Amino acid sequence: MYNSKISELFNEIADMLDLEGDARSFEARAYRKAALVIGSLQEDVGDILKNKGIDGLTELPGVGKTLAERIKEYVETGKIKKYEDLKKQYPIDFDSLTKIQGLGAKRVFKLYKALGVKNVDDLRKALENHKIRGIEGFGEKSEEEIKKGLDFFFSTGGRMLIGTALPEAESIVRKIEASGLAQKVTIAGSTRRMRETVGDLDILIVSSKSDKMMDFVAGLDEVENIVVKGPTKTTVMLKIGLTCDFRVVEKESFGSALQYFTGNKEHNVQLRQIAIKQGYKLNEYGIFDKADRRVAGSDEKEVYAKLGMDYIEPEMREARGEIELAQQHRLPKLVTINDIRGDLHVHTTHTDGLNTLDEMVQKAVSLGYDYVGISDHTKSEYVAGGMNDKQFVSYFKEIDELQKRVGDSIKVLKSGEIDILKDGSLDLSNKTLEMMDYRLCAVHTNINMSKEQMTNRIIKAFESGYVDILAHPTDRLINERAGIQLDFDRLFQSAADNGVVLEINASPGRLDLNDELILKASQYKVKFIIGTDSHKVEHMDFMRYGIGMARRGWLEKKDIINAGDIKSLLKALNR
DNA sequence: GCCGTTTTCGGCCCGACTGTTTTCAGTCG
Repeated sequence: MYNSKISELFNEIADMLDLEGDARSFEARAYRKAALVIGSLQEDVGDILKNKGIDGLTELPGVGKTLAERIKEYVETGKIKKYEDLKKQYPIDFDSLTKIQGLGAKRVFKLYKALGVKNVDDLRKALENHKIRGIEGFGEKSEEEIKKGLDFFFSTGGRMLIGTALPEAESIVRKIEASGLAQKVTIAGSTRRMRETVGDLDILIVSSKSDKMMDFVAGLDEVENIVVKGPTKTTVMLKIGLTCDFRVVEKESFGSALQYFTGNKEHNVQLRQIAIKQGYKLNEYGIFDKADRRVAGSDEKEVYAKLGMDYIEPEMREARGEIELAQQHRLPKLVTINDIRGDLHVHTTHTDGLNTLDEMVQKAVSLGYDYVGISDHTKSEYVAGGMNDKQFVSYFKEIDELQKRVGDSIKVLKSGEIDILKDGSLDLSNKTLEMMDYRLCAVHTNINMSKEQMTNRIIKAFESGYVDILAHPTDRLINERAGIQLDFDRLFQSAADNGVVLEINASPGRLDLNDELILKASQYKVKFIIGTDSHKVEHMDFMRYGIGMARRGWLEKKDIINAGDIKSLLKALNR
């Protein structure tokens, strides 16, 4: 697992190169770009190196011969000489210090030269003694700003789940709409792209009363304090511990501004480069020709069209090849939430759910679903009240009775979330498994096995012929647990060979598989389901997060079996 | 240091806001 460390080292190298003068700023940029690419890569660079050698590394965008060598050097020796050399000259913890709002490499270096600040502890002491305000280029305000940044640095734990961020953003949008000050309001940024976690919120507003609008957002109940406030841009810290940027633009610029603030950054950089090649300038105000006339801008689709490409859905804008596909008019037609016909991962009070079978089924009816699959835990999950074979039999009887009561309004499918045990066997008898409409299986225990053992364990279960769906394949919990070790190539190949469908678990804390693994699994021609893993009725609304992940993984309706009617669903499950 | 629909050399995205400036550097996204 080298990605995060190498990304960190490359960023620090970039920080130090920035201090070497303008001549090296492009070199610094190259390191930063590579750091970004490597940092957001699912596959480990160590594995890439092992499997494909140095050529596998240079295939990564932004990684050329030199940086590939540096990665190899780190994987093999645990060190990068260039980094060590620079570090002798700049013995400073840039990684932490530059994370503090308002501090970049240059100001950090000034603090080091003037006060010997090497890390956040030194910085805190310097702040306590009010030493910062005297340094050239720093004043009282800077000192306060840095203090606030430092407090925030110690108080937050990184990025927030989309499941928390999106509802917050939607609530703010509703308030702005109700204010009557805005003609248009929309969510942009990584929230619009449905990333699994977001670092801040971006809200774009069209308003003819820009000043009043900025006052309004600065005064929202959700706001803890104001970070910056100008006539068109305001940044606030929200009480939930997330910063939020508000931008006001003219309606002529709405499309290009939405495009720009949706990102991601690399996608935008590529778009601007394409604009330049075509003789245009692209910024958040529009596309401008040589005579500085706006040729597009009010509509986002128009911006893409003007650059000679099809409209790219926000979830795909990650600079993963979508721009090339858009230019060739070969983009996939992404699945939408309206395509979903049922939910196959639902718990009830029979195990650790908080709502009854009836209540969960009624919720499915209210969502307009054609079918719902009930999948409570098996006995190995004793903390969740998992059931044994006998209990499952009476559970199925209850489902039959319920089906009679609800009639044709919905089809209720019998299943279970069956533990794949340590030895690869399943937690129920074959007889019980055969009574199910489909079998949703998952790893919950002994999660610390080696990559090879864990992969063998799951493949053995696949080969039993009783696994229809592998639920939350990596068993990760975002921001809490990394997940089990797996050889994904072998796993996905085996899923394809054995007709096992992979779950995209829509629970916001899981989102498993995530976008990168979906893209990887797709290469093996596997099918997917999106399941909410609901433990109460409200959880069934999590489907949209799973849809977000599926769309980020470029999936179409045909790839997702619960986007099909009951007939095609059962056909896909019964091999 | 990367990269190629003008290229193996010579470019490299672009603008808002702030503080401390006296015209701009630094930071951020």
